Amino acid sequence: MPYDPSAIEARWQAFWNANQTFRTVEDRAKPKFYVLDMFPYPSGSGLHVGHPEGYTATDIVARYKRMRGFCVLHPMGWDAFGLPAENYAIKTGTHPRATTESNVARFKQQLQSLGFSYDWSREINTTDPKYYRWTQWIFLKLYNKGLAYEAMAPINWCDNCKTGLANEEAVGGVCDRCGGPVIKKNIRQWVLKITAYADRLIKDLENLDWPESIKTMQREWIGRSEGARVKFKIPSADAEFNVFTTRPDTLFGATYCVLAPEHPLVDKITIPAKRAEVNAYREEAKRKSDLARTDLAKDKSGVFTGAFAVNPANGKEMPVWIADYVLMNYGSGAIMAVPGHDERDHTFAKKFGLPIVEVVRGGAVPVAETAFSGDGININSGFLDGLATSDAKKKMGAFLSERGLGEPTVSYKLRDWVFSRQRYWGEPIPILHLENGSMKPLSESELPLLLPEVDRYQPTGTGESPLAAIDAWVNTKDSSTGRPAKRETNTMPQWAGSCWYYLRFMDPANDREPWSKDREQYWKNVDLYVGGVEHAVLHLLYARFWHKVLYDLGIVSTVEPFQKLVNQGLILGEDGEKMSKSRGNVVNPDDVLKDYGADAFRIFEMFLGPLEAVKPWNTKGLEGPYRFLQRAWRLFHEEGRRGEEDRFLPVADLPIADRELEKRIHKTIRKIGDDIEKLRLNTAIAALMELQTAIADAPVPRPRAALEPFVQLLSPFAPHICEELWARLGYKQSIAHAPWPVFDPALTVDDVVEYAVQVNGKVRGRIEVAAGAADAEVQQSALAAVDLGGKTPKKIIIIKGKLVSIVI
RNA sequence: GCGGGAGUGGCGGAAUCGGCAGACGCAGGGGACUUAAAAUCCCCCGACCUUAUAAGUCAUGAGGGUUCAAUUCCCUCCUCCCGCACCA
Repeated sequence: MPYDPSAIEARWQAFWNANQTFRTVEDRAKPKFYVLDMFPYPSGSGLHVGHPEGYTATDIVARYKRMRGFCVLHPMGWDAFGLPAENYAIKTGTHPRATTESNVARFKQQLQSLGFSYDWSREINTTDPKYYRWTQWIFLKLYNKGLAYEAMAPINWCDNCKTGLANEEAVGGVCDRCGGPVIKKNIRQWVLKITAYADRLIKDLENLDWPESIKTMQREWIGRSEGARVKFKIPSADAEFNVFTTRPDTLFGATYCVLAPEHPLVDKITIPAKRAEVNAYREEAKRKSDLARTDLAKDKSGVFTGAFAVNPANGKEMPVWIADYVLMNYGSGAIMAVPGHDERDHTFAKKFGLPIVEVVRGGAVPVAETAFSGDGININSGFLDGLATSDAKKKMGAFLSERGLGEPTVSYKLRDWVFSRQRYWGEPIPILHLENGSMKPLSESELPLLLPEVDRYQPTGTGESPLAAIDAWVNTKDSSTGRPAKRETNTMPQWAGSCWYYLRFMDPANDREPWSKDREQYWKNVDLYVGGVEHAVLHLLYARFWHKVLYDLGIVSTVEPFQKLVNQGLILGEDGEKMSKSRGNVVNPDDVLKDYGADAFRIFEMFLGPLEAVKPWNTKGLEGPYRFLQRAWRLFHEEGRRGEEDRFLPVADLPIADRELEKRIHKTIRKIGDDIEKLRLNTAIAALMELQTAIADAPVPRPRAALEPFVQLLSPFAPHICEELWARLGYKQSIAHAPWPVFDPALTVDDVVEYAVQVNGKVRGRIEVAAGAADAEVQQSALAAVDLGGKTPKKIIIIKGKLVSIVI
């Protein structure tokens, strides 16, 4: 019976379970290491081969750090609120809780079959009232700090999902969940004031060990831009409006203004003769989704309102237009148009015959032809003439401030976070609406506010959730006054639970507080966080925001939640396309495990290529890791005859006789450690394969001093087979807590070094030289090794331990 | 359009600080073992040249440059992937 992964893996998984091998007990004497996966939404289709990629990488790190003497926190849980289970409930009537439970069971079974060393005693589920009690508790903290407010404004609405969405969920005018179009809808909603943290969310990125691309995405999403607010008056209508501009220095070149079609002032300023045209345009703009509005980007449209504003710099009259290229939800929904120095304004001005004035000199082409948006020297600008752009900006800022016409200001692309959903399967928002129209938060002692049972899960589409239909739940009493009150019927978005789950893992069973201060101060923040890039401006931004609020409240001691972030690359199907049901190229890990076992699967996924890279799956490729594990097994076993058990080979308890083998072991110990620290798991596996080959060359009985470190080094990657071998080597304790082998630096250097000898850049010979040889000696044997055709070398370059380059 | 990343054998990839390109694996070819096959073990496996060997020449998307030496640094261009995209 050769290497039999199914029997070995089942045995050790049961052992780990029975012995609670991976239960984390805080040990203050040890340094801590918190390594976390982005916890999954337990979908009905179970795990696909992409999930275990990141999980395997973190598991290898967790096992390695444990062996290096760290107290490791490596937990797993379920981000289980969300639409799929609810949509399934609408179709079938199955309670989302039931769907969630069975999906979680399946996910958990699959994860356990891969041998991950999670501390399952810390498992959490965001839909558990014991968990969401504290999600609601944090919401109350936000509310009481003035960071959660109710608003009535047009927001992104997905008509498929029948719910409002956050800006982050509606990128490109498309619903993040279902891919359907997003329209604007005016509904009552809860909003979190993430914009109050915009500057800190940008600034604190500096000290994070995150991929630069993710930092850039967050910076761009927050979209900070410095500029000025400028007040424009419309004397005929006795009205005024503000614009935001990053180029106050070009105010003298502003020749018209544009309001967003939704701008509240439009009705008031539009002259009667233009009213019909303006209204028609506004209707048209309203009907367009954001998607359509950006799709039509090539051709600018707009309508003149008939009103004129006064340029505060030069007193000139400027026509006021409306156009859908100006967005209501950025800046103040109005712009001053400087066609000479802004491409969009230039296109618009050309189309509608509006004047173009040059106020910044520096463009290569006249501004009548092409806008010049770079920096230069002001002209035609009164008191700004002759100033460079940056000075002109400052001077105009001062001019506006002095006269009360505006001031320097900062604008952000980031919007406040629309936090309510008109759906059932989410955390109820713990707020009461009183008869007098005011609101009152529940007290902490009234939490959790349980999600009630409903008869129908169908979303109403009216801006109320299915909860609104449950009269007995909605109509309640204010517990302190006994007066009638109505409950808030919106629920929280799926992102709520994941905003703080990494904190709950520190102290998951605490029923007095979300986590104890003591535990939080030990674990601090996540040392290594691995997950998909798709959360760049969603979860990762929201969680950072909540963490900073918690920091300000003094209940966490760190400024940032995730110190180091790594994004694993997508695993594509064998056809090189993204895995999807419709393409039929999805690989189910269960099938792979059946044929090759979890250890081979883990090694294969890591061996595919660099963790961060996008790479195609290839089931045939599993043969390599599988054969490697069989060879590893045969280092220890002689194959039994038909039907017989393999015989465990004798082990020599003597020093390693072969100095080369001994050096190979020490070099590999160093390399595997380095590689794991840097998450270069593919090259670590290659090194283990080489070590296996080297040990196989040693005659039986093979030295224990070679076999043991091999098993130890392999164990984070292939834990089951290594537990088995470790036990057969005579150990009673799990290898998971065995110490990591130590290398002797002296044994990582070669005694004899081979040098390549180059003549004019081409390798013409090879020499072997003792390790510490002096340059003169190296040079001498190099010259003796090649034929220079009687010429004298012009120059000789010696690269220690590598090569000698002779120039003739 | 803007920003970021990448391009290396038939394939996945390696080369960590400018120093011998192709580690490790898959696929393929040959051999050993076997009645035979599977499994296993050993050898070969970028292209060209050469009867074959030895040797040599070329080769890391293309072209140029710096250098004794370039997959690695610089310039120009091509292709692919990812992100953003009227943000005033």
